[in-house]
Amino acid sequence: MRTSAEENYLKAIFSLAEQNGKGASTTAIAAHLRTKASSVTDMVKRLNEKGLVDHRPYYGVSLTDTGTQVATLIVRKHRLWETFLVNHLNYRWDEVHDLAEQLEHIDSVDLHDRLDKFMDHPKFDPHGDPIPDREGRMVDMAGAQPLSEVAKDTLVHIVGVKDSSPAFLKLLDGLGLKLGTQLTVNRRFEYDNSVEVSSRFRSGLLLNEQVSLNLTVKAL
Amino acid sequence: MRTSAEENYLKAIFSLAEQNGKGASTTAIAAHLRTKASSVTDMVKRLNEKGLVDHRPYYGVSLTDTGTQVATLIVRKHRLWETFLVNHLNYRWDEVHDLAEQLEHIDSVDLHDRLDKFMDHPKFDPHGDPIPDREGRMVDMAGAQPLSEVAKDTLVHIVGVKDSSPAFLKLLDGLGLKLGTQLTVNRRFEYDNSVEVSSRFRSGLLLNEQVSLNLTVKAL
DNA sequence: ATCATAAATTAGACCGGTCTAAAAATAATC
DNA sequence: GATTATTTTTAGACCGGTCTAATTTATGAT
Repeated sequence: MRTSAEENYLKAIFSLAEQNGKGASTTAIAAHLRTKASSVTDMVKRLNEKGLVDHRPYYGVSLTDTGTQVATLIVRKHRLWETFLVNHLNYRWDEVHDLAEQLEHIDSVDLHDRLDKFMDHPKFDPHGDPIPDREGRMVDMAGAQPLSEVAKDTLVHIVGVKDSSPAFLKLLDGLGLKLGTQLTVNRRFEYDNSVEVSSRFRSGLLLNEQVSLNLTVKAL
Repeated sequence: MRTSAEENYLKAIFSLAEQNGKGASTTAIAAHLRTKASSVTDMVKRLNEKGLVDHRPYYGVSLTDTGTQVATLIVRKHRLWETFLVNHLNYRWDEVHDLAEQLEHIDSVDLHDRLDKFMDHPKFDPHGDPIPDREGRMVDMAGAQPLSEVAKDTLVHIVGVKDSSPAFLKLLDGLGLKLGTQLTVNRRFEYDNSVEVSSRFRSGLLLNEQVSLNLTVKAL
């Protein structure tokens, strides 16, 4: 039996590893889960005993193969539910995260396979993140990069958001930016790393570094 | 914050009260939840402190008004999910109970209102049980009675099952009996309280008392 | 190399929920 | 009414998960 708490740790370690490449530090995990480092140490010990993580004290935590597999299937569930909530229950993309955090712990592979089929095997969730299939495979995001790294005058379109917080998503909504929106970088300002972009509907839109780092785009 | 364990106790007390009319005994609750009487005593004490149940030691446990309200909304969630699983994910009616037991603890009134709307406000779940609306109201089942009480030569149709266990439901499937099936009681045998019924597709079907007690029907 | 600082771990406590074993209260039987 | 059987409650333990406080380990600055 796996508990929700364990699953949340696995997911946190998974997503920290995805970002940093390296093993996740105790403090990083604690920050990510809004918990205390001592709690992390405890839980990591348990997960290690279950063969789900490797842990070299003071060096970091990483998922084992089975740990990665488990984490990927939780991510699958999370993204399937987000997709369902947005596409079928008319939630907005900034409303679904917390609900999906609950739903992702439902223990049934079959249910999620059926949900997947019901939605016709969607490849991406509402934030542009790829949905792993039942074997954990997902489309690779080669060619995707943060808007902050796009060269001047390149035509791109938005394929994802790195930050799925309601605040960020509402900001994008307010600027008329959503998945699929086509953008061109007009100018880049060294002063604060802000960029000026134009879309079909709006030109001369100034985006600060925080925004451009969190917008994932792909050349067209 | 309410926990899943608390919710399961409330639901158990609710359904025991529904059957027996009276307050639920400690042992009955324990049996229903496959737990121990001492655990029930503990939990009942906590629920009482939260104002969800009344408890006269050695006399029984009953839900307060707020307790009833909470329990009803859990039942609502359970039945909405069962309906969704059967009607949209193609589950059979004997497969959905355990999944719904998990899903009913999802904490969001809004999600369930949307699910309700998505399905066009169904009035009954796949077992014929009425689905409470967001205010806890449900259609009353006046006129419904167990098949065991139906007089000879009365035309009735199946509107529900009292026992939703997979075993019983599979038995019904095997006999070609489902919600809506029209039946007439041909004969009643005093020896073992079995009844012989006829449907459009099958005549002279002998049902034992256990079955006829658990089949809810309504005159036509 | 030493010392201060930061990160990680351990020790010990608490809470919710469960259990077993024992005690207390009620009901049933003679 | 006294005794037995049953139900319920209490007492005490354990587990998973969390916390604070104290300790240990590693790192960075001088």
